[in-house]
Amino acid sequence: MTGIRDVARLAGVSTATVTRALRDDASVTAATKARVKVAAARLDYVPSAVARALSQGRSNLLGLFVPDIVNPFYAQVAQGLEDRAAEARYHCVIVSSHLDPERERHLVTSIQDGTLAGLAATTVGTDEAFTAALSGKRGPLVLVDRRPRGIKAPLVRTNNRKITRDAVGRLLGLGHTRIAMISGPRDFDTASQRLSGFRLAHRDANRTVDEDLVRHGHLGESGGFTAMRELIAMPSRPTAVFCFNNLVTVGALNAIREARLKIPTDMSVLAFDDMSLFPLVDPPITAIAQPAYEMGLTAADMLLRLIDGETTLPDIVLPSTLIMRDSLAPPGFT
Amino acid sequence: MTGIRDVARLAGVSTATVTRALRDDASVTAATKARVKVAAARLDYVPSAVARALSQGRSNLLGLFVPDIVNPFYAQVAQGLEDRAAEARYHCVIVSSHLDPERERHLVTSIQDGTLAGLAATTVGTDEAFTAALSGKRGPLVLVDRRPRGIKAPLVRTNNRKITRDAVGRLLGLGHTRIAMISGPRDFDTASQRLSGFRLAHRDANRTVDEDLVRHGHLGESGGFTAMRELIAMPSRPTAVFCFNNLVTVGALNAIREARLKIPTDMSVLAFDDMSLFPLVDPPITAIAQPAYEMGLTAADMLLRLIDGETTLPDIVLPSTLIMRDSLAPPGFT
DNA sequence: TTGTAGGCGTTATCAG
DNA sequence: CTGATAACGCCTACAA
Repeated sequence: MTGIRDVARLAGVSTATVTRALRDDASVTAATKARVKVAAARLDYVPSAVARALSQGRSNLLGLFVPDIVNPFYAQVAQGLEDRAAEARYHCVIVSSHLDPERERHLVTSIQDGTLAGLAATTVGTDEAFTAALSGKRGPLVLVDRRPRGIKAPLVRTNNRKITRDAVGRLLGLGHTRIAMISGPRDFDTASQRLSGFRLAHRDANRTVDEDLVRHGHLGESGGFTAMRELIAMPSRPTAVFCFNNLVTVGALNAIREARLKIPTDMSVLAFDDMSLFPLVDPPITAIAQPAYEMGLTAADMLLRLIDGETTLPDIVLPSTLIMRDSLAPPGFT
Repeated sequence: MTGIRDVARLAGVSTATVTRALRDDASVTAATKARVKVAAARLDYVPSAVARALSQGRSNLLGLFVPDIVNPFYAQVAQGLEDRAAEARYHCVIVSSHLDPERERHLVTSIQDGTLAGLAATTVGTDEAFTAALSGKRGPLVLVDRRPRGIKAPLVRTNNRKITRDAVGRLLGLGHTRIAMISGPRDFDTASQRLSGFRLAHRDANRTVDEDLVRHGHLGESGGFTAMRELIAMPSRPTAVFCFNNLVTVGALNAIREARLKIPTDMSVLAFDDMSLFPLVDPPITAIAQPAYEMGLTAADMLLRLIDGETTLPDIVLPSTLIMRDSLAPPGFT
């Protein structure tokens, strides 16, 4: 490896001058600056990021922790984070845990071992050990989408409650009286916020929520599938369903298809989270679209500011939007 | 930050012994080992990965370079790479370039500046400067999916030609005589391999391909959309279309929908790359599924071996499979 | 404006 | 089996 000393020698200056020249420090003659740069170029010199990080006590790596990078929601968050990070010349270390506690632990060490300058995280919120470690330890931390119990850190999220209230309101307005909700784990604040919106919408319409119709703790395609199956099997089954997130929706759609029910005739479907293929599904799915990419952008911004020394940042709430397609109709509509 | 010296002091040993003890080196008494570990635990000591990397001349970071992490194909590759990397206690730096040359350049420096122990890359293959830089520079490199012209490095890819030949053969067997192909850029070897399979299938069936029906250089949803639009507008339009990849397929589907054509009655659709929602599209889309996750796993394996000192690795070809759904039918079938 | 020298936290070599 | 000590490559006071 060609190092700074080689450049210094070739340019006939000291190593100190080399760093300064390469940083375009004002206190260096244009002449020497040029000489150094030529030398560096001739030698194909690239400063060691590792040595620099050690010397400065700060790396140029941002961490992003997500449950599943294959989930398009998180992929978009990642892209947003990375785009903004790249502008600031940071790289991103992405850890997609698959909910594996071992992986989460590995990550925690990383944030402590100086690899990362900061971390943006969406934790599953269930692994106490992980969150404890996270909260106890050092380094800028930003939360994305939800805040695990007991973690103090700025959060970027969306207006879960309000958008849900509006969207479910539409369903009620269509005349549905038996609306199911396939909700996530009770300890996800996103789940409780969306559930709260669900209840508020009912209250707005002077209706009461049938608690048998709200299913808790479902996650992923399989969660959505089994929950929907149960819902379909109910003696008096719901005429509409509101799904907690994108994967749950996919699972529910599969269950509906399996039961040969027609959407929206037999079952209206409202999804939280949009997907690029929803417009092509039979029928096109009405969905609440979260600004996932912007969430990533924002998380990076916050992280950068934290790294920059700002000490307290407010939570940021980004607006989701309801995208009307064809999966909502009055109950029994043909 | 609590460092190794603190631990050494507390345990009453030297820093050398601390490293050894923490590594469970055989040459350390069980007793002192225990003492050191207790001390380390008490102080919440976490070795600096940066310092270690500098000292050892090797980081624990793998790089993954992809055009677009939001594309589920690449997301799956990333997940595979990361899963395998995690087993070996490596983290992954993911760069999703969005085809931005500036970003690509940034990445190239990273691989030169010691941040990364190795790099797995799917380059767009069009930016000469980037590939040149890549090939010239140091460090283990593995190619994923395709090989840009002139880059010497082991590659993990799929059996593009054969699977395409088989799948298009089905279309021919159904009786189609005017099959279109929306292909990618001519300089993608994946495009030429799939195109070659397309031609072979025709030869197998003693048919000749109508060159007007093969559209080159299309990428992404917009590429698929415009290509499909043109195809539909042809005086004697095709009765089937084979799409180069997942995004192109989505674009094509949108164009078909826009033209109010029925699949498969008016147009059979064969997709390269499967998507999780294809089963739910109207109608469910028949697709060639690439083992994207396994490609990531394999890429990580290769990288790890390269890092481990192995010098030459053979290319690896993984098999794709055709997943029959309902988007293929005889021409004009009702 | 430029050079000297010490330090960043580990690991590894070489004695003891 | 354990301890000093010299790298690793860069940055940054401080001095000139």
